[in-house]
Amino acid sequence: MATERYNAREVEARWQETWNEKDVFVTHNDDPRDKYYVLEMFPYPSGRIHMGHVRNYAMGDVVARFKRAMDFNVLHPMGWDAFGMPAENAAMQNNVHPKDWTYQNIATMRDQLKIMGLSLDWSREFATCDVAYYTQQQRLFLKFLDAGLVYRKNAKVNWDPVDMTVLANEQVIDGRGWRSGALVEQRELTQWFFKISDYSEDLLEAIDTLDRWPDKVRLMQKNWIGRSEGLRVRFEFFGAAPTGDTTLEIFTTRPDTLFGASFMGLSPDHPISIKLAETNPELQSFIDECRRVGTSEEAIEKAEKKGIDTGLRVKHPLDASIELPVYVANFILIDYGTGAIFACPAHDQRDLDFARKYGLNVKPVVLPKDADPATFEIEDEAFTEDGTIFNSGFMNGMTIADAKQAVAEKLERTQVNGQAQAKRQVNYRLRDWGISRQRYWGCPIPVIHCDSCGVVPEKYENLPVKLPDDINFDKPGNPLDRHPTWRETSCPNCGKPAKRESDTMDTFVDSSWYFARFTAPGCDQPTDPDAATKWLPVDQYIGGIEHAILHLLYSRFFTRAMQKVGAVDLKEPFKGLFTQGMVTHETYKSDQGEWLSPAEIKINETNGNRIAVHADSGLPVTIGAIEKMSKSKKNTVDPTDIIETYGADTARWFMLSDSPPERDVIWTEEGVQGSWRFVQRVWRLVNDLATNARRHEIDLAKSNGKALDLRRATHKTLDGVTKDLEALGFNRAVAKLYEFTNVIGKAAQQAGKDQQLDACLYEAAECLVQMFAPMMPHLAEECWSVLGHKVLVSQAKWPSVEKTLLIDETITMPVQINGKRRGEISVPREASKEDVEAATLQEDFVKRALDGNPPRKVIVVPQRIVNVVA
RNA sequence: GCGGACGUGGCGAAACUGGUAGACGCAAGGGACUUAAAAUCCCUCGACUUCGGUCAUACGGGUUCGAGUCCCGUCGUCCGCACCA
Repeated sequence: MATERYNAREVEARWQETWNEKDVFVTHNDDPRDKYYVLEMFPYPSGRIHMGHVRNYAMGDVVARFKRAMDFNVLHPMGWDAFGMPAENAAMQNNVHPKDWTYQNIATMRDQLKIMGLSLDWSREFATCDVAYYTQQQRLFLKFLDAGLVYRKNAKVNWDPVDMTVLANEQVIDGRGWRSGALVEQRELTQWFFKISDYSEDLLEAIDTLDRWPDKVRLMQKNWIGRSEGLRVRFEFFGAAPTGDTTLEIFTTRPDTLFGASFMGLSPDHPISIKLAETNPELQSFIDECRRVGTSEEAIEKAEKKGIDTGLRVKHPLDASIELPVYVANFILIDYGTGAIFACPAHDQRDLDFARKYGLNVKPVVLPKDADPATFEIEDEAFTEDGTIFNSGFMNGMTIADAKQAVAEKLERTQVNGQAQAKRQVNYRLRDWGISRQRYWGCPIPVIHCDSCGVVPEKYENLPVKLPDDINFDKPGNPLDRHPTWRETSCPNCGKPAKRESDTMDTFVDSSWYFARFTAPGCDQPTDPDAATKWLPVDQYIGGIEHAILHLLYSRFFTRAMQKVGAVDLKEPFKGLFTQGMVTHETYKSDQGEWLSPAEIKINETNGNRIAVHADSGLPVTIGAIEKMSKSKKNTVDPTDIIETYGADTARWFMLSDSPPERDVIWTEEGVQGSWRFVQRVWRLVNDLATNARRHEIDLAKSNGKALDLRRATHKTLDGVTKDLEALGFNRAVAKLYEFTNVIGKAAQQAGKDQQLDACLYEAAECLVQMFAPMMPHLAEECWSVLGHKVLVSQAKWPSVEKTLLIDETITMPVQINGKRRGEISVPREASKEDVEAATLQEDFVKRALDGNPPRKVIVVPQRIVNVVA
């Protein structure tokens, strides 16, 4: 009875239609069952979905379908992170409106997602560029403003003087604008900020409550917030600085190394640096040079350490006879501490590099354990580890921690100009969140600039502040800024003519609350507090590791801010977090050095050597490294092509196989084909059993022999797969299902001969189908129907494990002699340690190893292992 | 530069809290079926070996009856760094 080949395209379309017709995945807020909210990070509508999306959404869909089978009321929505720069770039390059470009991309990508067969509630879909969405975001902004969580201050941006536009850090390449190639300058602009720093301590402390987050993400967030306890110390100038200051205030976390101070460092943006530069052209040009490095911390810290002596001198706070020079240095960040430091080159690498360059003093004050104080010297590497303080007067012999205490106490009591010389301070690396963007395609900031009243929030009843459609990108700069009429409005306060703010919000704002919006997507307020309370927090959030810090931290802040204004009633938005790895692929280069796509090449394998040639020309091709799929390296595979050839189930199955989900996965053609073969094999097997095994009204519990063995395998697999899916161990679940399919395949050779075995085969087949249903839902529906079910497998309850079948009466224990495996014994499961030991010593291979001597020791780990020490 | 992770056969990997290293899949080789091919099915598959074993989880040490797993150090690869999303 030849079963027809499984036709994925036809079958998948048919079941998708059925799900759609029956509204199988539409979720109701009034469903009384326990809720489960699973969410994958929503995509940016870049044009087409890529394999990374397939992997991300396949994982989320497995969770959604699995939890649904566990009888939860599952919320599994989808939307679009639709504002952002690529739409404006497309507008400039292809003369297409950002709005049209975005909505067209959404339409394409929605279709692509739909053919993946994801169990999404599409009725809740929205895009962040929908007026309805950003209206509510503007409302939230105003509420935050009322609550004191928003303010304005000056901040630096990268400025392209040729394109007359603000550049993102990624648009600055080696200090030049990506399009114009012009040297980038820094400009100060007045910008809007969210006061995330109000929550520094809370955001840090609450990390410990996020026990279903990966440890590495929690650690990264802790380091990002960067709490440090230190000392603010005021150093007295000899004379005064040109700003009139008589002291220079610095922040340090290493006051214990104060006796190792060699010089003072000012940020190029420090007020004293700027004042001095007015009369010092050399310093001015140095500051200008620093500003061309860009605003990213990476660029600043990677640059060679450089500086200029200001000529100013300060007194050492612990020894007035020591005079320290004050430098302006390029590695000091204005945003951290006070923008000024004291440098101890012996115990800080940056300070050491600087001191070596300018021939400054290097005096070690922390002595490593076992080092000789008479000969210990610093060479090219600063000593930053633990040790004992020396060369430091009253602190000599102390530990670092004690010295920090001692110096803080002393300086707190010392007076300089009537103030304490130092005070203890907790400092955070976390800075307030600047949200102003000088761009068109974003959520307009709903404020108005009035000549009389200043900056005035727009009235709630006047929302939304809509983006105008009649704009163009034929000139550089922000189209909102130069729109003929859009900025003109009247002051909500005094009614006089006034101008709208033309900055729009950072797109991270859009993605900081979308998860709350999904709980009541049509609400005429940002959230429906009842719905939000019912659904939040998100039980399982899944997305890329690249969002480990910013997006997740901003969302955590936003949730607190929303709680403050009454929009939600919780602090932490994501109870469970999973960060999946990337999809990678080999890269190929022609002999001309051009990147080639996998579709353009052919691979021949001879004697294990893989040789690539150009598919058309036959010219040689170099096989390069395996890298993250990216358009620039052309090593991408289009999910639509794969799905057309093999079907969505095969693509999903392959994305979940092999690699652990948190690790990168390599896309290979052979791997997909392996998945495809499995789909066909399951299809044949299920059809075979549906025809030959038949269901029988028989008590399965009376099974014995082969039938019992099969039942044991069924329930052990069910138990294992259930646990694996619970823990998101998709690759382990897949391996178990392969193994189980092999077991059923063997047992199926006896189908039709024995009713008891047939009944167990039927049970096995049904369990198999249900277990892979979350991963390959279309194939599962088709198989489920072939097995005679009228209800959808998507709506069936997860089968329950018979615990008694998980326990074997006899177990095999490996026997080690001196820690090396030498054989094994079979013992009853409940055998005592003594019985196991006795049985072990009876074995010939043990007797031979002992050579007539008694064992020195026998270690029995029940149900695990026996180790005989000879 | 700072911060974070990862490293096991030809390849992707498995191994629950320290207890049989390599399950499962891919690739490869051999065989069956076929006029042939595809598909399918069966077998082999870490290295060395005097066939007793020996060596193997990036490398070098350590703890332990026992280490892929714990500790110290080294090397390599990848990710994030606040205006990409």
